[in-house]
Amino acid sequence: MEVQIEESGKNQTSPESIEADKAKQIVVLLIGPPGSGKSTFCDTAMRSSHRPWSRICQDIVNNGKAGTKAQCLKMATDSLREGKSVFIDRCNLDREQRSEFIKLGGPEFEVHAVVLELPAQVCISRSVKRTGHEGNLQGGRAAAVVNKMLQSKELPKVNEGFSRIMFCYSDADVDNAVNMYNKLGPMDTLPSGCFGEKKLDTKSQPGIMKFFKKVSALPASSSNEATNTTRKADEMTANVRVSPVKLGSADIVPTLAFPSISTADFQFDLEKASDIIVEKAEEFLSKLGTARLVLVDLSRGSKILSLVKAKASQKNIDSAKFFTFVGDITKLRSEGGLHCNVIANATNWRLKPGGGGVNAAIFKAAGPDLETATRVRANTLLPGKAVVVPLPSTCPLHNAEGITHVIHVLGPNMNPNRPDNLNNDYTKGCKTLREAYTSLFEGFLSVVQDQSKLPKRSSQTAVSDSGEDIKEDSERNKKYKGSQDKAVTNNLESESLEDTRGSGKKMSKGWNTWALALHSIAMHPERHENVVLEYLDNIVVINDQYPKARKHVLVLARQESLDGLEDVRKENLQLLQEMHNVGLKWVDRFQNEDASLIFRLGYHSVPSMRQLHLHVISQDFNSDSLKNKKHWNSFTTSFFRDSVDVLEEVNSQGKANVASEDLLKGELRCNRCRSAHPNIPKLKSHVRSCHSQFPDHLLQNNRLVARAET
DNA sequence: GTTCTAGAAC
DNA sequence: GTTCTAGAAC
Repeated sequence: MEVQIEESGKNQTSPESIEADKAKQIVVLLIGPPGSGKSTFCDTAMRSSHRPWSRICQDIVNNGKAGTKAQCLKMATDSLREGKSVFIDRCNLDREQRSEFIKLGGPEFEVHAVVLELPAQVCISRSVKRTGHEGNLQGGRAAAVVNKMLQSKELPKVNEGFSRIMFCYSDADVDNAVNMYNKLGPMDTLPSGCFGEKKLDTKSQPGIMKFFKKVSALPASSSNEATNTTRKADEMTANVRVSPVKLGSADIVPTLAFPSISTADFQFDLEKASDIIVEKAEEFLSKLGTARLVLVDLSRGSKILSLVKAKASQKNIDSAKFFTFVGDITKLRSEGGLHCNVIANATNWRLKPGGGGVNAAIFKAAGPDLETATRVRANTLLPGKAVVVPLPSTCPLHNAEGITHVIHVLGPNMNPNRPDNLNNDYTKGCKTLREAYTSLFEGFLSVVQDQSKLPKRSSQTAVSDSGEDIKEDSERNKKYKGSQDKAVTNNLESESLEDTRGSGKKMSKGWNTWALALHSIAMHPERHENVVLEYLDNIVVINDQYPKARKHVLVLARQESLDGLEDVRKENLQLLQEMHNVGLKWVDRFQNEDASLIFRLGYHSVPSMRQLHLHVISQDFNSDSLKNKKHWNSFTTSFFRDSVDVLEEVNSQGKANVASEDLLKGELRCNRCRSAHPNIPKLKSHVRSCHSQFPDHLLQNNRLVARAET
């Protein structure tokens, strides 16, 4: 990046603290015809903002007179160098007009677009009416100009290099967007992605909701069903006014960039490959939370990109979460402005550099570090398999591009001149390619989950080696001191931590570090965007990190000192009811996808993790994470307290009954027919095929939630 | 020899 | 909560 931030001469600060203090600057391209309100947007957003801004307006860039694009670029560069974020106030209606400004982005600067898509009539009439407009576009001529410009308009896409795009279709949307930028402090960032776009796409975009609090101001329970775009815009408006976005500057949307596997040198059929890519991407998006998948190809005219793009849009896949991108996979951030924390490498069976194509490029860009780190994990790879390799912080790809992991993946080979040629056997080929994408996406999922598990450090912590870093963190956590969560939250938390060690009714239970994760998510859902499905004022919904059934989510209470069922009292009744309702809403959502799923909602009598959480779990128990007797018995014996019963008990007797932990050690019985089984594998194999009716007790009182048969 | 569990460590 | 692994069970 050619632009450097100059510090004044008497600079005593260490490199670490420069890094920590430095705000991520933003280049915001306003996109809209004359009269769409770009200048007003900038003025309002900049008014008493805590972030230094510069407005670059082509109408006045030349000493108060209209200037050129080049002058705008120069002024933008200068402002960025001075540490300011910039608004590019010019029409920027087509891709070409925008491209040079997008190139300003890079490791230090991210580029956003705000699209002012107001009705043409509104823009024209504003242009016509106004007097004294800086560009002197007024009077009747304006109508013709605006119309002409709108004809050649091209809406921006993330793959042009924007990290964030926001579409505004109404004054309310504009107010929203203005407000967001106005409230943005020097150290804050806005979530990446595409927001508010009106398209054929009718899928909901749950990712949006969780960035905003105060959802209770909305007709909450139905919010994600049948989401139409007007609705989406309304939600954002309602929310942002109440509470501005505030995210740590370190947050980025976890993103996997991957090349098309097997379609280059391995000569796999493009049609078949594109079907598989889209199928697998769709399958994994639901598991990935807000994380994104990006198919990358070097060439603009790439056939595989256009096939995938067309098929994804046909299937209405959320284009903010899965999209295609033209660029060099080793330079996505520095050259393309797209920050991906994980990249996939279509490798060879030896996991060695060379062979040309993506594999050679990635090994070359990463330097010897990648080979060393790879050797630790594996020496060879079978077709269909993947291996996740963390990149050391010394690696150039980590430094310059922000890539923390490379996932090597080996696809099937259809090229007779390469090893393991499948001889055109596409039955086998497709199977292996599917397997390859599954392994790849699963690898990515594990990275995302791991990263969300690690507590984020406060910005003062300066450690060069990432390995040491983690060690230090866990040491610190062991001693219950210095974790960021505590530093930021109120005293309640540190008090209760102390309390766990002393005497008294609550203090009998000392929580291990691992048991605090839910509490941390409940108190700071915005720090855990990867796992959070939804959050409201007093409730957070997350995917269970180790689901014990096909669908398994947790509804967390966002209240201090409600650690588990034992703490629940009558004053919590309303909260319990809300948790139950939110749980039912998710059941409904899951049953919309698969009507055969049957759910139970309930609490563990004695939870392993701190923070009251309601399990919403499908009764198939079909999951690799269900591994032992405790897992099974905690959901299928009376240790599991149905939410409906808890509600009733709290209401009538002021607290809930809890069962003994001894139940967890009992024999393994089928949850349907109650037959006993000697071990977990045999039990699981029985459960897979048992279709008996559920026990009578569960059929009563809505303990089981099933779709009525039609 | 392999499968599976239980308990320690994290 | 999970992971790891020794040793029991088969």
